[in-house]
Amino acid sequence: MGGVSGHLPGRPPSRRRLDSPPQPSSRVKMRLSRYFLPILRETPKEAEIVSHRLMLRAGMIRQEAAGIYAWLPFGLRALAKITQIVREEQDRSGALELLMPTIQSADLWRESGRYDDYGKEMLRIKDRHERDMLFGPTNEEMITEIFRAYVRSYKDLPLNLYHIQWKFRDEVRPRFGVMRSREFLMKDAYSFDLDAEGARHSYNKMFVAYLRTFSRLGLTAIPMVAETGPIGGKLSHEFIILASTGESEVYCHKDYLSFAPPSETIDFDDKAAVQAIVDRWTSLYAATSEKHDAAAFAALPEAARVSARGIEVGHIFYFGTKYSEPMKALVSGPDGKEHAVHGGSYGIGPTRLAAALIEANHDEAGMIWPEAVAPFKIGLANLKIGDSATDAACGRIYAALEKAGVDTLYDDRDERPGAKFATLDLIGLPHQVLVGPRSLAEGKVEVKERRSGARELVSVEDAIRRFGGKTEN
RNA sequence: CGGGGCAUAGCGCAGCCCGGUAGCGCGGAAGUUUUGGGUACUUCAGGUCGCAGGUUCGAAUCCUGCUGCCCCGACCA
Repeated sequence: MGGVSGHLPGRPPSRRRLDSPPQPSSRVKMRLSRYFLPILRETPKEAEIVSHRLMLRAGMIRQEAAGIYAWLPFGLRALAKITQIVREEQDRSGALELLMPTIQSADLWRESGRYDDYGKEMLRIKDRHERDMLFGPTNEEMITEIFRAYVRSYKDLPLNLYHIQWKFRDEVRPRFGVMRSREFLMKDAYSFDLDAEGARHSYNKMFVAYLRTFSRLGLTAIPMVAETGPIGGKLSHEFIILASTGESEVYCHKDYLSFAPPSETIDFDDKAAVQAIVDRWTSLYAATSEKHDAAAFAALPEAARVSARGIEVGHIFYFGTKYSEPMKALVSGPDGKEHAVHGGSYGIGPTRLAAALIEANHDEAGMIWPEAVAPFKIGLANLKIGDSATDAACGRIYAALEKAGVDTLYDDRDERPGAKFATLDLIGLPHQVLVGPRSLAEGKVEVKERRSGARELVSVEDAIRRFGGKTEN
């Protein structure tokens, strides 16, 4: 896309995460005694589903109003890990990040006709001059406005712009914590192509990027044919992860569960290769209850039928000229005529994903973060603060991991061992290093894997090496 | 948006029916104790009883209105 002029000086294209919310701390280590992790021992009564309960208990989120949450430091770290993976895979597919505002002018929505169509889910507000404004529930109008302001030629296509921003939908009944909140973080990408064929490729690229994204997050997400809803359009898939606490009934072929995700080396410009991946991932039966075809499902071999509950974590649409026609987003084609561009939009909800990840990864004791999104990789617990041997061993491990850049949370609180075990299990860091006088008497510390519960006694040096640190001698 | 419920200390709750100026557990602070799976005990701090009216000598308690939140359903990333 070289035709658009106007580079901002001194502001190189950035993949830095600080440019859009959330803004995570860059710290890789933390002493729990200086951290803000307001653990609740009892479960707040309003929390119905496990992810909501655990997020409140672990001090990740704080409800400020119905369906509106503050993200506390530990929660924000998880959210930041999620958005970073989403961002990297969007970038890899060729999409470009920008950032649009949360507040929009009603006039924009009058152009597309959706100001009247959207209904009460849209939060309408007035500014001091009595102008009609709104808190954006989505950004098709705005991105179309930006596009049409600059892009005139098919030579600047295809183009895919995305942002990661807060949205607001005034749900009648928000529930399940951040799983279905009114304010929520959303990655939404918008593609622009000269024609339907090009748009199909843009759609396919996002399809593949989504498979990679969810796979990297440690989730098995299955694309299912979906209703297009108020966004409108013709082609649409929901990406659903299976979880026993999922909100909706889903049906799919068992083989989807063992499909390998697209490779990191996929060439997104190779139309045939990208199409082949999409074809493969849409070749078998998969549908939510709304689109379920009982007869087709029954035709599958019994052993291949998976009937489960699922959580929607992504949704992609191709909607053609739905916005470009009324909003006059036109480009000159090679034929010299003006064409309304073909568009698509592609959403992933990181805040919802945080909850979905917990739904899919927890046990009785608490959460179990997958490595890729764990707020910290290691939980280091000093079981007897003030003991010179444990203090020294923890100090060595902590310093070595810090030096190696391994995200480490060091529980240096003056608490009983039991409280530390319970806290570490609750917050679900993938690895625990437990340092107490008993094992240290034999020169060992205990390494515990949170997911399996497997424990192992190893030397301090081995513990450091195991997690990528270097020992000093 | 229909139906139901709740609002008392940071969290979970009792007290309300039958009005008399607020209590328990957890958590917090101080201390003793304990030292590998949320130890036990002692002391302390902490509440305009959601808000506004009304009834009454007196309201957390009875009445009216409002607000907030939760649950079921319909709806939805």
